[in-house]
This record gives sequence, C-alpha cells and structure tokens, in this order.
Amino acid sequence: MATIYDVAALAGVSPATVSRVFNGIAVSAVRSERVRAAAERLSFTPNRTARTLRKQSSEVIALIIPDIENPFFTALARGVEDVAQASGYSVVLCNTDEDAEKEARYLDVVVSENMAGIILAATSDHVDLTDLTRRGRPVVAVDRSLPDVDTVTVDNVAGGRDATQSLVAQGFRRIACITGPCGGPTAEARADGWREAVIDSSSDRYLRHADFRVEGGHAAMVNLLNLPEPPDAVFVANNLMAVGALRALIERGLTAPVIGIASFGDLPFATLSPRGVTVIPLPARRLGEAAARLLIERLRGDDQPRRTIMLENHS
Amino acid sequence: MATIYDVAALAGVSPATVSRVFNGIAVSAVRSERVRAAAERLSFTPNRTARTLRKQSSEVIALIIPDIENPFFTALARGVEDVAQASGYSVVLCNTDEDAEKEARYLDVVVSENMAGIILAATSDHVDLTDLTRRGRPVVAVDRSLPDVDTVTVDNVAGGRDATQSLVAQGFRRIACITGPCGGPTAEARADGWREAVIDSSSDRYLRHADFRVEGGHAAMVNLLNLPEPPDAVFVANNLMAVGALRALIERGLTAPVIGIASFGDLPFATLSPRGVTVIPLPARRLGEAAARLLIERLRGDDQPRRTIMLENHS
DNA sequence: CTTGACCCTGAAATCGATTTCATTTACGCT
DNA sequence: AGCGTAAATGAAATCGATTTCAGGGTCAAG
Repeated sequence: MATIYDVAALAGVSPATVSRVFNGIAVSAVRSERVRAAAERLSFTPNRTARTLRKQSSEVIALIIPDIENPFFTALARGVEDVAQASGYSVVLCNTDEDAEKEARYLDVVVSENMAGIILAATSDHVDLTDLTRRGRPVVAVDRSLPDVDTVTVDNVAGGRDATQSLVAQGFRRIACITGPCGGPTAEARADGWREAVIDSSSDRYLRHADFRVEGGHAAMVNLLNLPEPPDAVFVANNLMAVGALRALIERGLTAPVIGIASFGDLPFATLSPRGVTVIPLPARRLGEAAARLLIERLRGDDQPRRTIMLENHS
Repeated sequence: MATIYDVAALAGVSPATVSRVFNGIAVSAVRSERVRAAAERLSFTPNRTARTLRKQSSEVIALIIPDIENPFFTALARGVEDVAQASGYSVVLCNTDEDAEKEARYLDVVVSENMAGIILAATSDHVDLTDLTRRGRPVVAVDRSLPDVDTVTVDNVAGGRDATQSLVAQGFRRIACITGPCGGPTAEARADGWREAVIDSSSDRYLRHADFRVEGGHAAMVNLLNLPEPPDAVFVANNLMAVGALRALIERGLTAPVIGIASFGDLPFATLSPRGVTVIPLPARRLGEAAARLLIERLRGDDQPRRTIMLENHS
C-alpha cells in the first residue's frame, strides 16, 4: 500500500511535508495541493499503527463491559459510541463476562495497544489500574464506581428506595430483595435503598445475593418462594435477574397482583413482558454518553480532580 | 515504561535476544533465564504497536455487526470471542447501526490499524472489500453472505419454508410475510422460503419489506392488519421485527390461537413472551464460532478456494 | 544595505519491536 | 589436530508515521 514516502515522491516534496498537510500544519498552497492530488491518486490512507507508535497514543477508546448480552450494556455502548464517533474516536468493545481474568487481559491489551483511554464497568472494585494511570491513560468508571477515577453512575440507593417504596404503596409488606454479588458497591447500594424503604427492618432474611444474570435471579427467586413464609413481593436489583425471577414466578403460576415485583432497570424488550411489574428505568444510553464526554475532556487535557457524575433514574 | 532495550540492558544481552526469548526462538538457557528475570523485574510488556508495525499484522480481529442491541448478534459475538480468545486473538466489536457509511469507516480502521482479519455481517452485499483483500486480510461473512469471501450462514430458504409450513399445518391460510430490506440476500432468501410453502402463490400482496428492527416490524404488521382482508397469520423474518409485530397484535387484542405468528430466530428473552409463537431457532453462537474458526484457519495460511458453511436451523 | 523576525521546508532522529545477515561458538567426526 | 556443520548471538536495517532542528527565504524596520 501507498506510504507517506510514495506520496512524497509523487508530489515532489519531503515526507515531513506530507505529514504536515494531513495534520493541518502550515504548508504553502502549491505544495499542499500537489500532496493532496498525489494522495488521492495513490488512494493513500495513513498507517495508524505507525502514527500510534510515534505519538504514543491511538484514536481508539476501549469500552469494557461485563456482559454483552445485557441490553443495558449494549444501550450504554450506543451512547459511548455516538459521542466518541462525533469526536473522531473509534470505540472497541470488550466483553469480560464478569471474569476478572478476562478483564485483566483486556486491560493489558489496552495498554500495549496504546489506546487513548478506557471506559470501564468493572467486575469488582479492586481492579488494578496502575499500568493505565502510570501511563497517563484516562479511565472513566461507568455504572459501577471505582476508587480514584472519574465515575458516572445512577443513584443506586435512591433507585432501590423508590422501587421498594412503590411496592410498599401497593400494599405489600414482606418485600424481598435480590441483589448482585456480595461486596459489589452497586449491589450493596441498591440493597441499601431497599433497606431504607422496607417496613420491617429486620428483614435481611429476605435478602439474596446473586450474579446479575438470568439464572442467578431465577435461583434466588425459587429459593425465596421455598421459605416457610415466602415474601409477598420482591425488589430485583437488575434487569436480567428480574427476568429470571419473573420466570420463576410464572412457573409457579404467580403473577402481578398476587405478588409484587419491581425491577431496577428496564426489562429487555418490555413490550413482551407481563403487566404489573414496577420498573425503575435506567438511563443506560445517557450513562454511556456522559462517560464518553468525560473521557474525551480528559483526553483533551482536562486535569481537574476526580469527578463523579450521578444521573437521575429516569430515561 | 520498560522497553525491550531496558530489558536487554538489565539482562546484559542484545534486544534481539530478548525478542527471541519472547517469541520462542532458540536461546541458551542461561540467557533465557536472565532475560526472563529482567523482564519480570521491570514488569515488561511488549509494545503491540511496535510489533504490529514491524509484523504488518496485529493479533486483533474485528467483528463488524449491524445492530449491537439485537441479542442474535450479541450471541454471535460471544461465539466469535470464545474461539478467538482460545487462539490468542482479541476481538473488537464494531457496531454499524445498519449504516453503510459507518461500516466503511470501520473497514478503514481495520486496514489502517493492521488488524489481522475481519468477520463481517454486512449492511448490504456491495461492500467494498478491495482494500482488505489487496492486503491479504482474510474476511469472513457471517449471517449475511457476500460474493467472493468465505461465508457462514444458516439455510435461510429452508428456515422460511419450515416456519411457514408450520403455520400452514396449524390451519392458517392467509399467511403474510414481513421480511428485511428489499434486495438484501438474507431477506430475499427467507421470503423465498415463505413463497415456497405458502398455499396461495399469488400472495405477494401479503409481503412486506421492513428494516430488521422492532419499529419496522411493528409498522409492517399494523399495515397488514389494516388491509381490507387482513392475513390470519404472519411469518416474520427476524427476531426484532417479530417483537414489533407481536406488539402490534397485542395492541389490537389479538393473540395466539386467533392469529398465527412465526419468527425466524429466537425471540429475545423468550421466557417473557406470549405462548403460541412458532420459533425457528437460530444457532447464533455457533455461527460465530464457525466464522471465527474459518477466519483463524485463513490466518494460519490456509488458502483453499472460497468456502461456504451453512448451518442447520436449530440450536 | 543590514539585521532580525518569522514562516516554510527537508534531513534525520525517533517510537519499540522483529528479522536479516554476518559472526562467533560449540561440537562431532575423521 | 583439523575440518565442517549447526546453533546461538548481536549489529543494524526495517516497518511508516511524527517531530525536532537547522537552514533558506521573504519581508519590514532601522
């Protein structure tokens, strides 16, 4: 393929001049035109690898998410993509499958590919980001907060509280909670919101930890239903587990008015879901947009202290 | 960060030797050990950008899909990822949003980032791949076939026929078809299957073209229902349009036994969907796996003539 | 006419790896 | 001991861009 040298030769200038033309650095109109013509004729595209090697940074930002099959994260990805594209960055998506090891591998790739920056919905809050930060690569945590880096989340406590309060208002009293992995800040915050709103404060017997996935939600719901005194309602801390919980309920013939159910985050393809489910909508796409904007500001040199953005819980 | 020169200096060898140690080329045990120790101490990670520049190829493969919010494609992505990771490749996902221009931009990135290869579910069958093929980058088309490159698809004609026949067997006679964009090979093939199975062969009045998305399916269904003599069943050529069609039916109070509906491809989160929908399951994940395997064989130097793999329509 | 300031330009260094090529070293065999 | 072959090693070239540095040219002010 055509290189900058080929273009230079054809245009009768030095490679440096070709580079300048493509980077908007002052070049006389005559040469500039000759270079453009030559580049056109050779259908020259600058080699990004060479450019990245020299500039020590590419125009690619990585978005690392734990579950590509969760519509919440794909919506978020759309948000990131829209903003990034508009600023000339490409987005590559990496799926960790909630696996810390895969996550670490992708973080390695980010470093060694000299990617510009990274938006991360981490598998846990003790990710090792030293390699990134040491090289000045900006990191933005999204959906799941991380110590020491810019963070964009929703108000998880308020969301959990609102969802639970809505169940209380519907007259339910024995309200269970299915939340995410033990120790995860997001999972804990949502459960905290539930604790605040639930009437019987000794109700941790109705608290279950699962894995933010359909199967986990299903298992937890089954477990709750098998209690001697099962709950009369349940607050589920994410959309996929809510799907699992709903499946468990449907299997037992339980539906809306008999048992209450509230989901943190829109149910996927909600047009297909049963009536009577309380939903706390999550602004997934706007989370992605905000994270991307934050990252791009950092890439442009913004060096304020760490910032945390908390979006309201409605689309 | 530590470079290969730093490691070489610390280990008292030449950079070439360090490179050889990391590439499994014969180096005496003594030096090899010294290099490893030095690399460890400096926490050295080879710079992939430099390596890519020199080798003219990275260890990244691009997966370009038209709609990241479609569970079919995310399942496919999982398949690709599993196989690729196992062979030491990283996968980056690019979402074109069914937009040919975005697609072209991503193809440019693939070329100029020297990515190893590319798996593509194209927006149309006249994509320009000359830049790719000229540089010997293998391309595999998945789900949507392309001229001149390896292809992995399902048997779209058979699937359309089976789905429609199942509706016929249920006693429906005025069976409509909602398929994808006019001229798209996948959309046409599925509609061809429908034509083969439908009893009244003059029934193209019941054929609608939409965009493979929820809204399009909804609009087409509404349109069909507004006909003077509406169909009594519908075959929908992809999962998202089926969701839209179902929504339209539910809005009119029409459900399973009254009107027949068959979907090509599993409904997303099917546990939530109404009963009575005929589903032709699509082996999305296996499509991804097969495509990745094919691509990796090419990357390893396989240069057989073009191959086409057609999977059966069941998971 | 001289000097200084400023703008363009090209030669060459640089980014960090891989790889070729030439050389050295080691070893086996007669 | 002498010779040939193979294996291990390092110096230097290479990939394709960007960027520094040093001139060369133009122009205005003195």
